[in-house]
Amino acid sequence: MAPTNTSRRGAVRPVDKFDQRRDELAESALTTLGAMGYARASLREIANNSTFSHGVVHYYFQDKLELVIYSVRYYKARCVTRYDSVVSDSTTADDLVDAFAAKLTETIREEAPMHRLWYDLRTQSMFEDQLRGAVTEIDHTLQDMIWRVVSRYAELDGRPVSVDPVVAYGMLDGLFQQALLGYLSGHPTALDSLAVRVRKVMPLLLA
Amino acid sequence: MAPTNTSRRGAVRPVDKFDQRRDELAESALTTLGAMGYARASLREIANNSTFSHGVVHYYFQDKLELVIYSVRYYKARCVTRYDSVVSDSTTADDLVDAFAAKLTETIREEAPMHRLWYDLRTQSMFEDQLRGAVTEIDHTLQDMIWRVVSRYAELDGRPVSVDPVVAYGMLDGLFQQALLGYLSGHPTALDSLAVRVRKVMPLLLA
DNA sequence: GCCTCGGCTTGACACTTGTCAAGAGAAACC
DNA sequence: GGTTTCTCTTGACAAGTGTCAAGCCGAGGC
Repeated sequence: MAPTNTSRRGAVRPVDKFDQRRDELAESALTTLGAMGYARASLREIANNSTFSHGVVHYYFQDKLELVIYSVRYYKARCVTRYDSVVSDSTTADDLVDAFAAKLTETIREEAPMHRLWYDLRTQSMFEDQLRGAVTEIDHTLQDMIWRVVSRYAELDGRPVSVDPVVAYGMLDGLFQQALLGYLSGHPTALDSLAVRVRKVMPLLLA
Repeated sequence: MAPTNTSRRGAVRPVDKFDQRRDELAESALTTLGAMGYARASLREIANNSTFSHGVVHYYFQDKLELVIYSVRYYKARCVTRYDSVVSDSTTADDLVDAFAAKLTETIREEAPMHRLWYDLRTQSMFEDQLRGAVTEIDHTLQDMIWRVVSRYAELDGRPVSVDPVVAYGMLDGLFQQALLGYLSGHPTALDSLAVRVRKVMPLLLA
């Protein structure tokens, strides 16, 4: 039997061997989910991309959904700090916009599968109630992340922001999604276009 | 055997009995796809929501993908004219924005399942190449639809638009998607918030 | 009446899916 | 050393999938 499930580890053992295995599985799950999408990524395929066999998933997770949610949370937790350096290192408003645009395009180039997985899950949450909680929570942390950038930008520019955090996030997320789709479709200028558009749009957010 | 497939109807019969059945099936498919999403909507379930049996799908369509693409095209073809009255009937810039915002919220209220299906397919096209062609094409017609609204808005206001069609569509689509998710999550103020936000954002698009 | 043929249903196929029970192997503990 | 506990593998299950072949049924032509 697995350690009692919701309350982690029932044993005295090295504190988080259990959590460590969960993270290991999450890593493999992310690879597979990012490659195939939520619907097509089977537990067997996920296990194939790990050092374990397919049965082990139910030892560490109650079901597929718990694994998926755990994995995405695991990933997004690392990523909400992605633009912190943009906020802390920029000394002028223009610098900040450039650094922000550069980071946006960089993360598409380097982690496109993870981003499409995120959009996949967010869209699936429109159909499956069970996903909604985790999605909403992650969406908020992303919104906060964007808001830190935008409000720092306003600070450096000396003008107040003219939109609320929701609008700022919604607009930029729309552009990001567009660029991601273009990039995955093999459109070569998608990333450069995104950078240009972000530079164009950011000033519109200030009063 | 079905009439030769890509070139429609091989018989002398009432010209488009064949196409009529395809549309009938598309209608049922849209109901099911909007309720369950692309991945979970099986052909048997789609046929159950129609007057036919599950085998008939392969009589009128080559495979599931062809049915899905046909269905979404069928739906979106009716819907790209949704805002035409906004463009033609508004006499002032403010009127136009109000009418636009009203239509946006109305279509979420009345056709939320269709919209989430669209976002589902667009996201799936990030994973499945076969979907990409149809998605790209529909996306462009939606972009044009939005552009007609925005450029008429600029005309009425007497100021030029300061962003290109892609940016205008990307931004507004981001807000729309956000509102749709909020609405489906049961957040009661999602639609009113969208209207407020659209009224706030539209002026930002003008120079 | 008989035959043909388009339209549709039925039933089956091969396969994949999430899930779980049974048990092997090793480590931990007395 | 023996026993218990943890970790993991194997193999099976029932359910569901897209697909398609075989055949039923009724209308039209002769």
